Amino acid sequence: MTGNLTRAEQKQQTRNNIMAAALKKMSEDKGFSSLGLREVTKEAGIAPASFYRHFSNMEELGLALVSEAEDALQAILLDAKALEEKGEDIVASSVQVCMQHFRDNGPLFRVLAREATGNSPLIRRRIQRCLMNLNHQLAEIIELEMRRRHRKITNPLYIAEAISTLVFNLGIASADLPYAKQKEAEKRLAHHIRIIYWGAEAMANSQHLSRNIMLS
Amino acid sequence: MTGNLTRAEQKQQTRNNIMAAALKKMSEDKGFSSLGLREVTKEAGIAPASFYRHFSNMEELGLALVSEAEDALQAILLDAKALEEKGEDIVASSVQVCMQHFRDNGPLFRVLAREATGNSPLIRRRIQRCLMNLNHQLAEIIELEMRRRHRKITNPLYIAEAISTLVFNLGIASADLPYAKQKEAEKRLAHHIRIIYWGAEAMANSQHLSRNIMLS
DNA sequence: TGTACATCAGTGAACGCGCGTTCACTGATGTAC
DNA sequence: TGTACATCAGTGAACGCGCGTTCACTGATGTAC
Repeated sequence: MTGNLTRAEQKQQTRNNIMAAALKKMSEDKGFSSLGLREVTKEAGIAPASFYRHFSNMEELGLALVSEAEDALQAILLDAKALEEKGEDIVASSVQVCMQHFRDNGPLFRVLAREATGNSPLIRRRIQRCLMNLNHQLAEIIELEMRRRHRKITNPLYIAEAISTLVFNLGIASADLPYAKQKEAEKRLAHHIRIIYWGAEAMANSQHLSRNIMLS
Repeated sequence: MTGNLTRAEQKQQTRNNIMAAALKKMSEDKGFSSLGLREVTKEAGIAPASFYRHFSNMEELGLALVSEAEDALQAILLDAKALEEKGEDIVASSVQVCMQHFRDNGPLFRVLAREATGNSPLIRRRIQRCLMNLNHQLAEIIELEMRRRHRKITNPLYIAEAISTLVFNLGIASADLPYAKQKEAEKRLAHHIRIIYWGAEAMANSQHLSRNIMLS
C-alpha cells in the first residue's frame, strides 16, 4: 500500500473524480445527454480508456449521479422532519432549508430535473420512482403534522404531490438565479404551500360539513 | 409554376417536413440536444446539405419548434377563456381541454418541457419568457372569473404560477401514459387546482378579517 | 404564345474532426511464503 | 524482513464511424420581353 491510500481507496477517488467532472461539465454546458465520454475523462484528468474501469458506459454514470441525487433528496427530507418536530413556522423554514440544499448541490439537482424528462428511459423511470417514493414520505410527514395540530385535510398524498412538484420545479429553476431572485422565489414558494394547506383544510371541512348534512 | 404549388409553397412544405421530422425523431429517442442534423434530414427525406436552405443551424430549428409550441399554448388559453365565458364547472373542463391539447401535440409540448431545462441558453430563456407571459394571461383570466363570482382571492399571479406549474409538469409527464393513468392524472390535477382556489379564497378572507380587526 | 435568361431549392461528393471502443502494455500495489 | 509472483487501475495508440459543413452543380420554377 502507499503512504496514504489503499488501491481500493484510490479507485474510489478516481470514480468520485469522474462523477465530479461530469457534474462540473454539466454546470457549464448543460445536459447530460450531450456530454461525451472523452469530455468527462479529460475533465477528470484520466485517459478515455480508463473510464471503463469504473463504468461500462455513460448511462451507468448517469444512474450513479441520479443515485447520489436521491441521497441528497433524502437528506432534505430528514432536515424537514427535524424541523417538523421542533414546530415553529414550519413552511417558511422548510422552504429555506430546501433552497439551501438546492444551492449546495445545484448541479446534482439540475441533473435530476433535466433527466426526469431526459433521453434515457432507464434513468427517467428511476427518477420517477424516486420522486414518487419521496411523495409518500412527504405525505406521511404532512399527515403527522396535521394530526399534531388537530386539523383535518383531504388526501395527504395529493397535497404532497402538489407541494413537491412546485418546490422541485420552481426551486431548482431558481437555484442558479441571483440571490435577490432566489429570496423572491422562496417567498412565492412559501405562499404557494400555505395556500395549498389552507385549501386542503377548507376542502376537508366542507366535505365534513356536507357529509353531516347528508347524514342529518 | 407547377400544376399545384409555387416555389415558395414547396419550400414552406419542405420546412414543415423538417420540423415534423425533428418532432418525430424526438418522440422516438427523446431529447432535442441529442438530435443530429443528418438524422433529421434523413427522416425528412432530403439531403443533409439542404437543411441549410431553411435553418442556419440546429439551434434555429429548435427555436422554430419552441415558437410553434408557444402558438399551441396560446390555443389552449383561448379554449380555456371560451369555457370561462360559458361558466359551468370551469376547473374540470379546463383540465380536460388542456390534457386534450397535450395529447394532440404531445411531441411539441415535450420539447417545451424538456428544453425548459435544456442545453441551449437561448432556447431556455425563450421558453421561460413564454411561460411567464402565459402566467400573466392566466392571472388575468382568474381575476375576471373571481370578480364575476364576487369572490376575493390573494395575488392572482401567484395563483396562476402555482396552477400553470402543476398543469404543465404533471400534465405533460402523463400525456404519454396509458388512457386510464391519464384520466387519473386529470382527476388529481383538477383536485390540485380546486385546493389552490379554496386556499386562495380562505387566505384572502382571513386577511380581510384580520385587517378589519386591526381597524376596529 | 414563345424564347432567352435569372433564380434558387435541392444535390452529391468531399473535407477534417472528434467520437466511443479495443487492445496489449506498464508498473505500482498487494500477497504468499 | 526479503523475494517471487499476482492483481488490476490506468495508459497510449489505433480503429472505424458518423458527424456538421463546404462547394460547385443541376434543373425546375419564375420573369422579361
